[in-house]
Amino acid sequence: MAARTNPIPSVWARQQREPDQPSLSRASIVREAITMLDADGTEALSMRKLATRLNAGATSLYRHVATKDELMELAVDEVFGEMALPPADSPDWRAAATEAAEAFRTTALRHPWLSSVLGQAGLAYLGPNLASYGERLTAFFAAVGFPEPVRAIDTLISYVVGMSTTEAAWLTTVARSGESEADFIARLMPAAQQASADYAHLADAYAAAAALTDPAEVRNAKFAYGLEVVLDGLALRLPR
Amino acid sequence: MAARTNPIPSVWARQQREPDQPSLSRASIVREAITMLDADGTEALSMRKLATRLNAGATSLYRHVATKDELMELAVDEVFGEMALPPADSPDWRAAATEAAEAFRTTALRHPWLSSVLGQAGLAYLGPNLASYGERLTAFFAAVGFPEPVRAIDTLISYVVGMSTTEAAWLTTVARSGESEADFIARLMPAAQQASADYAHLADAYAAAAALTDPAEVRNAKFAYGLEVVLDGLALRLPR
DNA sequence: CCGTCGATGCGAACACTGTACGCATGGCGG
DNA sequence: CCGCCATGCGTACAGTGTTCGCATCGACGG
Repeated sequence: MAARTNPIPSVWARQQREPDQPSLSRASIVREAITMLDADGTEALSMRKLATRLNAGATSLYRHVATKDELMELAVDEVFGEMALPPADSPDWRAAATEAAEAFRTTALRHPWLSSVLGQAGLAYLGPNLASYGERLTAFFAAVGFPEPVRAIDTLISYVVGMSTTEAAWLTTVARSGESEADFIARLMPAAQQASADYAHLADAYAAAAALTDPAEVRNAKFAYGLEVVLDGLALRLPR
Repeated sequence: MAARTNPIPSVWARQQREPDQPSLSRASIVREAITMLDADGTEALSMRKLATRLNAGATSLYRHVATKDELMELAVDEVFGEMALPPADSPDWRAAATEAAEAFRTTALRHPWLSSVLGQAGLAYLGPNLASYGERLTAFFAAVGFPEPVRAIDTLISYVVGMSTTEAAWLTTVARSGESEADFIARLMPAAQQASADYAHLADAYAAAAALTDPAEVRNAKFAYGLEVVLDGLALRLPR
């Protein structure tokens, strides 16, 4: 197709309406912000860097987004759109609830900045995805037969948020070190054992942890254990 | 005592070794940082403002603290020193655990920045207070008879952290509005109800929430409910 | 008593941040 | 064809964390 390499100014050379990005839009901004956040964390996202990624001037973003905080809220809501939820009429409610909890966890770990943003902004202003998420979750717990579905949800979500938050923070620290999780643990071990030298139970716990091999598996098991605990407690609230 | 108001340069005027602050020290820096954080939140704390509060130059702080992140870690550990824990030989383990959970919650709400910092930094490097806290907690759960005390702790703490995080974030948003919690809710209600217009269960939930009067009491009850759930689940893991 | 040394404080500077303002531009409705 | 309005953006400002090199000062050894 290309016969010449020299750019000859002509009507043909001037590409007609083929912008590098389909211009700027709130959706594209949020999308790119999320990929940047996923890659390098909260503090690596600046309006200027985001803008250059979008082939735009720094302040152009403010035509579509009022403020950086608002952008964060939009990103959070966007991520809530990713979280799968079981249908309200699932036959096995425990399996379904487990699925929902695990889906939350995996998205929270895929976007490790989520937890810290939640801790700062909270969920006061609910965007469309968050609203839909809450609705479906409530419908599910109500259908299961919980007399106080909202209470049950708050309990379960609190557990999942708490566990995912610490886990995400941990994984972030690991990622910043540039090492693999196992290597990082190995390097951390001496310090931890020395710090817990005077504490019998802690030392035991660290010794036991040192024996384990696959850290990811350990985290999975920890999450599963707590989840079972919470579900057991909830099951007692089911009528009959 | 004061006979003259004019400052006459003399040996007597020159106060001998009476510094406005007992010079600068890591402890005093951390302490002042915490009060600033408590008062105005994470983003209101800057090294310069902190320094002026201590009658010091901005960069003097770096003689005692390597970096702002390290300062944050120190602040977190300091706060963990505030959290009360029941003795390991408490007769009623549920009452004791409830006490511990509530102590955590109240400190987390007294320092609303704690949760968001935990979400960013995690608890990788454990300071002395955190280590002691972990030790005593483990000792307690082991004494109660849990076969896997660390697992039990992780579950309970995850729930408490999750609930406190959302609660702290909410209270922060309320505080930023300058209104009372009840007023803020009242002003938020129309938006929330409109946002949940298409969602039957959510609308119900908001309607029910609107009927309640004392928001703090509602939060207390919510926390207590989930805590009972978790403790019920844990009780099933106790032998016999 | 003097000299030196280490610890401590700090002013200036750098690279960045979020954001307000005002001007250019260009496509569209009248 | 005119005018308008939405969109983009260059500049600027106040502030941030942190580095560097210099000043100061108390303690201590000779």
